[in-house]
Amino acid sequence: MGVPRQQVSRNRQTIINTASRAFRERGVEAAGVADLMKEAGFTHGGFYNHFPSKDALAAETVESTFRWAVGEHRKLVEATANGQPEALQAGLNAYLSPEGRDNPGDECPTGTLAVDAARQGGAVQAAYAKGFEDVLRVMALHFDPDPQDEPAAEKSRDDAIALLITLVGGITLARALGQANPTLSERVLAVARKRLPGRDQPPKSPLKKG
Amino acid sequence: MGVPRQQVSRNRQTIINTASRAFRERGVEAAGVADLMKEAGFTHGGFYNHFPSKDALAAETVESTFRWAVGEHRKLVEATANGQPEALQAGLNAYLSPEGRDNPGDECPTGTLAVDAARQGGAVQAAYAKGFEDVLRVMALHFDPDPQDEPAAEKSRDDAIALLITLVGGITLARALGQANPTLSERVLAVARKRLPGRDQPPKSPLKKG
DNA sequence: TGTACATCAGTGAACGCGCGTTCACTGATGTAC
DNA sequence: TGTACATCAGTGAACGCGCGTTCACTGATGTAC
Repeated sequence: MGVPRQQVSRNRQTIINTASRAFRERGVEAAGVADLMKEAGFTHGGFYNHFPSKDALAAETVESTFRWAVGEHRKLVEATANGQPEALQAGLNAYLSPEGRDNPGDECPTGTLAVDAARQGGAVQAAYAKGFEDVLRVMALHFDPDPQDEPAAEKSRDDAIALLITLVGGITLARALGQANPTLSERVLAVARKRLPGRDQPPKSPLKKG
Repeated sequence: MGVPRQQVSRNRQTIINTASRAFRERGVEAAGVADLMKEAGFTHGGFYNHFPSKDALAAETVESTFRWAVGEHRKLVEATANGQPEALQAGLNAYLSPEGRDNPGDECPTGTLAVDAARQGGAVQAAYAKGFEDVLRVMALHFDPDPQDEPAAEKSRDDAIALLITLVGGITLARALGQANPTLSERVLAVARKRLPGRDQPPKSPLKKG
């Protein structure tokens, strides 16, 4: 077989990880199979030993990227609840910063992959929707870690949705303006940071003013 | 020349209008020159009699689409200030509705073209940034039609930015979830509508609860 | 444990296809006299 | 006003190129005995 089983699955994961960055940076369509394989250190013919199609890779990559992101979010939410009250706020501020804006390949896919999900549809959109639900669940825990009834659960969920709307809207606009009007782009980030739902809110929300 | 001058400029505008819809619906990359010309009723060879490149068409189309959108926004803002207090709120609610979500070709380009601006860069991004500034200016008029000093002007501008963040974040996420999780998609729209900046706000903001 | 053989990840060249762009050609229009 | 001619928007075929995908081939690995 030429390549040990263990190495094969490592290589497969390398392709997914490479695609994960490339898709977030350039978009699913703009990142070609040959490019991805080259970046991952292979010739492009071998791609189809691992995946039946580019679409299948895209769907699995979206899944994989959200799995990572949800883990990161969980860490922040748990740290915030357990003695590091600034943890989540700091993470969100970093996301809504020029660094976060200019490094989409390192950041949460909720923003970057939204348009790809909308335009690609099918398995990619399904993976995005599942990932988004997972992100939502984790963020809702932050607003209410133990909702006592259905209305309370819905409220925390809506709070999480509002938070994600602001994050995605802010980062999307900041990236759209990035090169052409850097000043306005940073103003958008500043407004988004300042108006993050959860700020200036009473009891239930442990989010601190930063 | 085969075609009267007047018809030539009409044809040119037809191409731009066709591109405007197609770019908002499918994205700039996904809408090919041959497709556009066919949809506009021409063979694709003639494209280069009107535009030096697809990129030039894209930039001009972004410009043209924002010109239209800014006019629409101005109408709403003026109507709201002059005896139709629900006008803008109704417009925003329509944008953040399933109909608005499913008809990006009819809607404001601030959301649809943001990712194209970010990924295409160059002239397209420049045109987007200019259009965005114009939209911002009109929306700021709504929050404070006649700011008395610089801080007041900045405040109304930031209010407008916050409004656009919510609109773009809401519509982007709703479109990303559209087919895969319609229920969640509509929930996102509902939360965005409910939390639009300007709602539940004191004096300066004429936005009404809807 | 050693040998013979089937497997299949990776290679590198090739496939058809659609992309943005170019080009020779056309003929009604606009212009010059 | 009428005639001769240059212009150039639109046509339709073609260009090179990069895309996703296919394929014959390879050789170390995993398996069967």
